[in-house]
Amino acid sequence: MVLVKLENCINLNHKIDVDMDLIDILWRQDLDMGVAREMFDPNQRLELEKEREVELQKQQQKERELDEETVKQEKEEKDAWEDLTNYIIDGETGELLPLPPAEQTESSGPSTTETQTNENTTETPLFLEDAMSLLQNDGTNNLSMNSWMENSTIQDELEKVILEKQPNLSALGDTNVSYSRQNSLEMRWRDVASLLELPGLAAEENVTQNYSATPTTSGLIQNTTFAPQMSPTQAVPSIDLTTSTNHSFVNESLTQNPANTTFGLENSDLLFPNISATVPITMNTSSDFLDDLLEDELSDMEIENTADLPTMQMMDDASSDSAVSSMGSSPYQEWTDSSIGSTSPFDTLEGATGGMHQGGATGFTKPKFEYYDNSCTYSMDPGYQDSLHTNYSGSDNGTSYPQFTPASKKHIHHNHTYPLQPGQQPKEQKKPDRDKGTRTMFSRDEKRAKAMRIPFSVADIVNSAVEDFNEMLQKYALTEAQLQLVRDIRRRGKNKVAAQNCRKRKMEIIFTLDDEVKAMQQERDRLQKERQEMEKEHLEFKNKFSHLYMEVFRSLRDENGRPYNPQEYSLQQTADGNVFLIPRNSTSSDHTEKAQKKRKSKKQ
DNA sequence: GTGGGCTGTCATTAG
DNA sequence: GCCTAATGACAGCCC
Repeated sequence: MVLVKLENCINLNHKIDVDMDLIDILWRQDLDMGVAREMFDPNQRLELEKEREVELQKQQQKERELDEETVKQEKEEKDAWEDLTNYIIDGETGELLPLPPAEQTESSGPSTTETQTNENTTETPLFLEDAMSLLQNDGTNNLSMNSWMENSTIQDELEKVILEKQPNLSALGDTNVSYSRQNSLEMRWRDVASLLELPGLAAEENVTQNYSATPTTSGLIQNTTFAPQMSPTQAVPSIDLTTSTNHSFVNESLTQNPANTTFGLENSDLLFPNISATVPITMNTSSDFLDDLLEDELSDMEIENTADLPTMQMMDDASSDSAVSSMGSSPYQEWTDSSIGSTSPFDTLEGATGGMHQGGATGFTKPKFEYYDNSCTYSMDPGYQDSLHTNYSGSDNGTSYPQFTPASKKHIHHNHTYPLQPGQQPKEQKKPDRDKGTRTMFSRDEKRAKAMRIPFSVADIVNSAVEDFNEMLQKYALTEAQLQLVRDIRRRGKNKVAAQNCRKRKMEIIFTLDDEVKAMQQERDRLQKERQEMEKEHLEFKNKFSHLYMEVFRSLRDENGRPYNPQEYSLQQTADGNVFLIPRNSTSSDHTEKAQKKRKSKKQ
């Protein structure tokens, strides 16, 4: 019995060896075996399983750490809310002012300002979670967004969050940042939402975390509308992007819901998950430019080195079926979102002009401060930045380059008008009838240049001299893709002008030939008329000659004094001018011989 | 739906 | 060898 088992075991090992030989043969022939080759080897399979087990344990450990950090951060936020009670709202400016020490002791009491507007303000501090619960319970009362937002306590809490999240902004408060009550409520929404922006967040990064303040992650942030760009200098160092629960939530939401092109406050349930049911405020921020890029342009854009620019990722995303949706996590989305308030970064442009469009159909106003995408890490030299402020303002509206210095973050109403040839009118002005409708204000190359963040205008690229063009390329550290695009733009632009000139010349040639044809036709008519006149004159001379002939013939008499019969004789003139009377039955040769005889006889 | 005009783009060639 | 102009051919858009 034992021998049989041993034999079976030996046979089994032998069979395994044979199978491994076959697998090796198949593997060498690069045949698809369905699974990795190692899976057929029991020893290697065990090792793989062990490795996976270790990785799983590491992952679980990491998740636990993240959860702990989440809880810790929530606790800190809660403490921050509690500190809110130490502030009062300035009735005139709406700014947060610290409570006097005497009042701080009874901070649980509502301020005089807030009691007028906030009925929910009680003797206890109103935490965000409390507000959530109130709003949840108040669903039957049809609490509107506006009335809710007029809850000054909540607003103040939001402001506090903003100030805590972005302490750097407080330093700019004297210039750009002013969280005053004069700011629109929508702006505050955007400010809060901007804190949740996760620039450059990778899709695979920390998506498993839970946000305790939000009951469910199904409350989706279906857009990144509230994610204005942030400059590297304005990056928020206090926010750990890799551990921020908000960010993970955003990331998760974006990952789960990529297919959204509309932006709505209902999505703001990131913070207030139950408001969306009663406040379906929708912000239509569909971008014409974006649509054009996605639907018409990006599909055929041949851009390499997608890792060079965030736009590259956008284009790759756009090339897929979920082009629009995938932008949710794309830095390009942030770029587009910076134009919130207007339907498009470019739809308010005059021709090729740019300019901040403050406030839009949604009634949103642009914050006094601007964020810049700190995920955009371009390696531009300083001259690049300088150029952005000086010469090459063809950047675009709202598409501020990430290397702007803080001083440039003020509102700069750029003149983005592309240089035109002297006397040249913008194309759209030349033929407005053709451009009305769906035709966009930007050419494809202009869109491409903006998408690739080329620091030159298309006109500069096309119309510059070779030396200037090469100098431009050398002056700015452009990526290979940008260089290729710039060269293509120049080539196409040159060829476009050449084609226009060629057609113009062709038309001129056609017109010239047409004129020549008409002139020749006129000459032909003139010659025909002249010929007719000549023929007429010839006929007249012929008649005159005939008349003279008859007169001369009638005057001739023979030897007997009788006139010659015209039927028998005719007058002929020789080359020397002599006239002879010749009988009609005689030939010309006879006449010549007779004339010669007469001459001889006369000489003799 | 179809044809013509206009325009942009590409490929090619010549200077 | 590179750049540019010129030009034929083609495609897309609009009327």
